Amino acid sequence: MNGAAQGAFRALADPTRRAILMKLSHENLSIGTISDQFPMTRAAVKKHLNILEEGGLLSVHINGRERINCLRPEGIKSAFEWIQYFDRFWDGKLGKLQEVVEKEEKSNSKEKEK
Amino acid sequence: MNGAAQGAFRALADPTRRAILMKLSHENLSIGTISDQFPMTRAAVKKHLNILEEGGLLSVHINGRERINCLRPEGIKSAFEWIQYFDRFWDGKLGKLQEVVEKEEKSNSKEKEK
DNA sequence: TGTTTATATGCTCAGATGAAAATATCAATA
DNA sequence: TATTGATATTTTCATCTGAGCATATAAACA
Repeated sequence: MNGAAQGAFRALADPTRRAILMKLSHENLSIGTISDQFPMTRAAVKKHLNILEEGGLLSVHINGRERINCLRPEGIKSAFEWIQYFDRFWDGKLGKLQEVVEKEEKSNSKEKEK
Repeated sequence: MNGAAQGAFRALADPTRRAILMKLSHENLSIGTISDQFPMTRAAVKKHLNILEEGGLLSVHINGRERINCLRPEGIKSAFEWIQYFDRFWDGKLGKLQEVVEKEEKSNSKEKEK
């Protein structure tokens, strides 16, 4: 669970790759169509697609001489689930973080616990 | 909105940094305490902390000669929200992706629609 | 039919460039 | 002195390009 997320997070770190994922969320595209929309060579785009594929974020469907790149939502979900762990800090469910912080800071000079 | 996510995604790409965030979700820690738990030097941990701070994922609260590193959930949320766009593909809300893919592949040799 | 020839599409490799990760060492601060 | 920050340096990794090669389709010719 944790290991699978690494490939996804690595893939998501690059803005070009995130833009590719956005495009693929609208329609499945060949590498030629994709590379036309980015200011870089096909080879560079291909490397991004490889990293996305290694991360499990897209799959390739071969059709004749065309290779159609398709979004693989499950791969993105693995990163989503990792981040989701922190949603306890957003909705006020466990929003005492700030208090704890400030309490620590002020009481730290008084006493040292544990 | 999109620009802010870059710093967060960059920070989340490294497993050490994600582990640090996990530790900070339990308690606020100084760099000394953190670096004791990782097989690298304090300087290396410090750089990770800097990147986390640049990405807005943690904040530093100075307390005497100690600097307490605190989780900043809002920073993580920016990445979360970007990924959340794709949740339409998980819950079956718009889960026709697979169909479209396969239909494309097979009907591509027959006809070209839109 | 069958076989070239051309074109479109895409992959892979070697290499240049720059960024990131980690270390060792020195400086700053309470 | 103890804790932390900052800098210079090395090593590793990421990104991108250019050139060359491979394959599928389509057209041209026997």
